[in-house]
Parts: sequence; C-alpha cells; structure tokens
Amino acid sequence: MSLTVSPRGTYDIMPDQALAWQWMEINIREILVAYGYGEIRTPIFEHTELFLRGIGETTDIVEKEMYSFTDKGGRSLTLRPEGTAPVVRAYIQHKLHGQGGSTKLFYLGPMFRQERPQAGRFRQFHQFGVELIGEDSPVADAEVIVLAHELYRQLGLTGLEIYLNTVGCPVCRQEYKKALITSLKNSSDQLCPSCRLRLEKNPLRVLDCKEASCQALTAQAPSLHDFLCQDCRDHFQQVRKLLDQVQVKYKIQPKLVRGLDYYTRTVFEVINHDLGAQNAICGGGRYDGLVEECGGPSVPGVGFASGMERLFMTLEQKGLLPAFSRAPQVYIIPLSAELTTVSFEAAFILRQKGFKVELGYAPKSLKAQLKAANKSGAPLAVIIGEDEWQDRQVTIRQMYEGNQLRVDWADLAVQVAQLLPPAEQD
RNA sequence: GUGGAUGUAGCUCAGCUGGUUAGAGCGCCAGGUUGUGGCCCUGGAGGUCGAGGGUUCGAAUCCCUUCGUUCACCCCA
Repeated sequence: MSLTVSPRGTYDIMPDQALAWQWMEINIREILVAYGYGEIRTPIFEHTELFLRGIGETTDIVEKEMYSFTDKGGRSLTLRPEGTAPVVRAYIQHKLHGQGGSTKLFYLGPMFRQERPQAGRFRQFHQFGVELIGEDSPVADAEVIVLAHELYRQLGLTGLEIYLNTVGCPVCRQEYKKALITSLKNSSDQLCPSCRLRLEKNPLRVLDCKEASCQALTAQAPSLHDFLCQDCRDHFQQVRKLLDQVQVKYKIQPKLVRGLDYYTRTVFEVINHDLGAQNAICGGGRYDGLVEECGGPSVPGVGFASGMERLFMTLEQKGLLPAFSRAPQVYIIPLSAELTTVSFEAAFILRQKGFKVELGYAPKSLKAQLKAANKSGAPLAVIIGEDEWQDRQVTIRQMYEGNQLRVDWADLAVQVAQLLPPAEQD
C-alpha cells in the first residue's frame, strides 16, 4: 500500500482532461433533456439489500464485486455498482407511479465494482443512463435504443454496432431454461468448469460463454427464440420494426444475455469494436419485474447505462474531442516589489470586466516573467514597471506580434479589450 | 480470482552476456541584455534504478518475495 498513489482501479481526472469530460457531460445532459428525461441524483451508497434484490444474488456483481461495508449504526451499505436499482428505489420512495403516465429519469455519476482493472475497466468508473419507467409498449424499447444511437451520433460517433436480442418473459424463459438444461445435461462434461456451475444456477449465461467447447454445444442447443410466447414474440417484432422504420441498424445476437438478472424481453448493447476486450460502451434493456421486486407496484421499465470512460476513449480514439485551452487572455507582470499592489489591482479590475487573467506573483526578472507569460499562452501581457508607472501608465504587449504600447492606467480595461486578437473578443 | 508483459530523472526511454562517480531527448531553473518571451548557445538542479530479501569481491543488470501498472481470461459499462 502506498499513501501517494490512488487506490487500485481509480484514477485522477486532471485539469486538461477535465475540460473534455465537462464537454462530454454537457452534451450528454443536453441531449437527454431534449428527449424529455429529468436528471436524478441518487446517493453514492444504498442499503446492500437493494442490490441483492435488484441485480440478483447469483450475479457476479453481487457475488464478488460489491464494495459493501457496515456503518456505525450496524447497517450494511454498498457503494452503488450500477444505477438502475437506485433509480427504481427512488421511483418507489417518491411514489412517482402515482403521478400518472410514465417517468423518464437519467443519471450520471460514479459507480463502483471491485473487478480486476484492465483496458476500459476501472473500480470507480462513470456511467450515465436513462430509465423509462411505467411503459410496456415496444415503442419505449425502440425509443430508448434510438436515443442511445442518436446520442452517440450527435457526439460524432459512427460505426458503432448495436447488438439486439430478447430474453423473453419469466414464463417463456422458464420453459426455455428447462429445454436448455435438458439439451446440455448429457454433454455437460464438455462444458468449461464455470459453465457447469452456470447450468445449475443461471443456465442462460452458458450461452454467453466464449469458451470454444461451450460454444460448440450451445450452437446445437435449442434457441430461446423458438420458445418465446406470443406476446414476447410480437413485442420483439415491434421493436425491430420500429428500428427498421428509422433505419437504425442492429444485429440480432440470439446468444446475447446480460449479467443482471432483472432484464426481460429486449436486451441490447452498443459495441465499439476498436476498444479492446471491454468493448461495450452501452448496455440495457427492459426490466418489467424490477420495480415490483424492489417493493413497488407492478410497473414495467426499460433503460440503458453507458460507460463514460469507454465513451471517452472512443471519442479520443476517433479524434472527436475538441481541443480545449486553459490559456488566460492577459498575463500581468509586476517588475518590482513596490508594484505588486498595483499589479494585484490590475488583475482585479480586468477580472471584474470578465477577462481571464493570470497574475505574476513575485517580481522576477522581466525575461523570466515574459517566458512564463509565453508559456501560459496568453495573447496579451501587461507589464507594470517603474518607468511607465511614473506617468501612471502600463505597457501592453501583444505576444504573438511582439508589439507593445503604453496606455494610461485608467484605460487599461478598454485597451485590453481592443488589443485582444479577434478570436478572443467575445 | 487466473495467466502474460512490465516497473530506471517531471515525461518518453537507453543502459549488451553483472564490473569503478547511472545516461539521452523533452521539460524545468539560471546565464548569454542594464526592463523584453518564442529560435540558438552555455551551465545547473533533479534518480535510495518500485520495495524487501538473496547470490556475488561486485547487482539497475541474476534468483526469490512483495507492491503497482498493463493486457488478456472472467465479467461488464
């Protein structure tokens, strides 16, 4: 353990990068709001029980990835590993179902999972996500998927692939599970060790295994699609039809199942194939039983979560992050200790007028301070020295051109405004 | 949790099969102007070679342990 490095799987977003993050967040919020979603900010920790119930006790997240602790009141609490369960909890707590109609909420913030870090995977990471609660129409599913698609497109991302599937409802899925178990049982010795366990606890997950031997077996196994009840079949057809209608391309992945137990019917992921092993930048689907499971009324829901680190990496990789500058507009240079007071006042005056000002603190040599001004990227330097101050004047130097002129102290702000290059005059 | 790669100055890295005071580029500081940046020149600061132990006359270099990073498995965003 070291006191001087951040804990495993965590990292600092430094000022230059923070500008890009802010840009990304602003864009996301704007688009989500335009689609009618309202932001909700839930606590970073919740009662552990919420995630046990919501995500499912046999999922990897709950079994081995949660940051849980007991507080001094003896409560078991957990740093949220995902955003849907907390939003659903808030939905129930504030009785939003009583407002009539459907509820559209979005969140954006850090999540916590104790996994082994690798490319695109962190222990504290950020997600934004939407939840559309109270609507069982396939239009809601399609709208949520299109929202994800459009959001990425508006950020400039193309070439992402949407994987789509349906996992049926509890009724038809139960039928399918039985059939799947029967099919795999005979040759279970050919399954990988973890899939043998899955066959007992969560058989659908076997479909998702990347082990060649398991894939060979599941290729022979019956398909969930053949077991769908009529309602689920129709629902899926409708979702597809709606996506086709607006020409949002997707790829049916019959074996796509997701790691959280609450999903029903529609599930989907958005993939960036250039991202390495952790290539899903968005995942979501329908969760018709979740609100009730968490102690609320029987209300359907659909939503997605998007990993912001992965989105950031994707934007960076494709050169879609704008260049940001933290350069000041004016750099103030005091040339003697006696003039620090005046310099301080100059910075104050200019900042009040709305200029971005950097102030030289110690009266070092002009050379050293001009060097600092140059490094700061400021287009203007204000030099305050004895010579000009005798006449109650200061020197303004245009750094790009190398020109400079003396102006009256009283005219400082006006002159600065005039001398700034056109791009800086907003 | 498992496996591979890796850990030398602020950054990017070089240091061959172990041999005396550990290097480069960039960056930083200072000087080359008595009040003028960017280019150039000169000088300087800065490293317990991730940590601990072992082998050896001698270890950045070999061995073990440990921690971190990274990639993959797993899982997921």
